[in-house]
Amino acid sequence: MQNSFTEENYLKIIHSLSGRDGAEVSTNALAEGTATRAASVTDMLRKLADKGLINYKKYQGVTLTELGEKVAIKVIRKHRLWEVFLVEKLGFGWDEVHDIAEELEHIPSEILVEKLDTFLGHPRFDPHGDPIPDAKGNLTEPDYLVLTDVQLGEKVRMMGVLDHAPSFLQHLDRSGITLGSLIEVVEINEYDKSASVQINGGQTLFISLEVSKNLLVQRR
Amino acid sequence: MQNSFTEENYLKIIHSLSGRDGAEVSTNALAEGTATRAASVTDMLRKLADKGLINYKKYQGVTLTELGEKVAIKVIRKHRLWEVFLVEKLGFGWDEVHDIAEELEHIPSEILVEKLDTFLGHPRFDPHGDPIPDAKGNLTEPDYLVLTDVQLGEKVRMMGVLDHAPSFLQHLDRSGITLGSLIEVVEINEYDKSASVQINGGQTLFISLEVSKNLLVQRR
DNA sequence: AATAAATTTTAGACTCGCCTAAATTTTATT
DNA sequence: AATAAAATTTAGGCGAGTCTAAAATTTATT
Ligand SMILES: [Mn+2]
Ligand SMILES: [Mn+2]
Ligand SMILES: [Mn+2]
Ligand SMILES: [Mn+2]
Repeated sequence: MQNSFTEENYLKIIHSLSGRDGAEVSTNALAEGTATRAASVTDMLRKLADKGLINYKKYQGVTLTELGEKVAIKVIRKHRLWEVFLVEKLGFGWDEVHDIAEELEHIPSEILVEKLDTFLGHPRFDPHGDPIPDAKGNLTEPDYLVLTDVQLGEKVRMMGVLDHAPSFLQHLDRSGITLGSLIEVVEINEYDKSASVQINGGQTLFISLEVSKNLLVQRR
Repeated sequence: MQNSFTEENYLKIIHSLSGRDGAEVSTNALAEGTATRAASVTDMLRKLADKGLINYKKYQGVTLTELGEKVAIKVIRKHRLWEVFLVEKLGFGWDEVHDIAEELEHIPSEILVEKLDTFLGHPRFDPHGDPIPDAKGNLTEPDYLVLTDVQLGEKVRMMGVLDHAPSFLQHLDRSGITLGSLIEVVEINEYDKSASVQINGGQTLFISLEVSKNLLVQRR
């Protein structure tokens, strides 16, 4: 039995909202994430539960079953591989690929995914720094920290983003911050938690808390 | 207003059944082509007519409007470009790509198509020899002939296939006939119209009428 | 603990694409 | 021209996925 686009999208969102600890996801959170009404979410949850893809008890929120997790990770793998394709091969910007990948991720065909993966050289990360699950379904989230957790004077490397919105990514582009950039925190303003950072040992840049909260970085 | 997968598939099939002369297509032919019932076709025809994509008068059959033709050709362009991608870049066989392209052809995004086209080097023909419409929507069908129309002793070049079924394409693979092969008709059996042909000046091959009817070739 | 607020589910309805069975229209045959 | 056959449309219905409004349940506040 095949899963529909809609079902796959639900599974992906449950996975993402559930976090690494597999916490329960609320109906309202899903309504928000799928841009539908809570009543529609409830309908879909009953269906996903019937298919054995989620654990669902009324009013209790949901978690993915083993099967649901497997399906979700497959979709995520496809999404991120297609994003790599779009950026690396077709020359799209990292701010342009999300919506297109949102469609491509639902193309069935295991062979297609594996051939694409090979064609791309088995990339480990997508253009936003997100890890790509391997063919067996293993997904290991590297434990990056958010830039707000970095102390004054520390040097870190930019590894990913939490916000994938084009506007945010374009803002980073204009600021000259890309994946791999070296970031040194040279000043933190106590009042609004804004900061000054030096990028790649060169230009110094002013960064708002909003931006800091969405930058994933790695120490050393 | 966007067109659904289903609507796009109908337009594509109408285009194909309508032929180069834009002849009327019957409800039953469409039921056959879409693997649905005639009643369902009628429903869809009313919708496509309301959207201005087809000319439809009850009991009279349908033709594409200018707009419908434009949309159909866009889908065909995408289908064929994706097929080129699958064969040229991912290493699929020409017998494996149709169903996947049938899905990929519905991914929206004009930019995607154009970037894909550029990436592929603006191919003129797909892996089955079918012409790829250009970005402006011009589609020129080369006038090939079917192998059954070739006289004894003539040498022709294999340019395409009418049947796209994997089983037929695999049969050609086993026979050593590919796009561009030189075919010389060395014998025609009057009784069943089967033929013997010489491929690329080498191996001589026995070919049934069924095969001949599905091979597109070009003189000289 | 009682009440208010927030969350979630149920009830009933809608569109889309499809179905079967019956009615209508066109085309072919006598 | 009448009748039979084939093609097409209409009528009525179904599942998927969505909606609004109302009811039920859980959580927060008094
Ligand atoms: Mn999606
Ligand atoms: Mn991404
Ligand atoms: Mn299709
Ligand atoms: Mn083709």
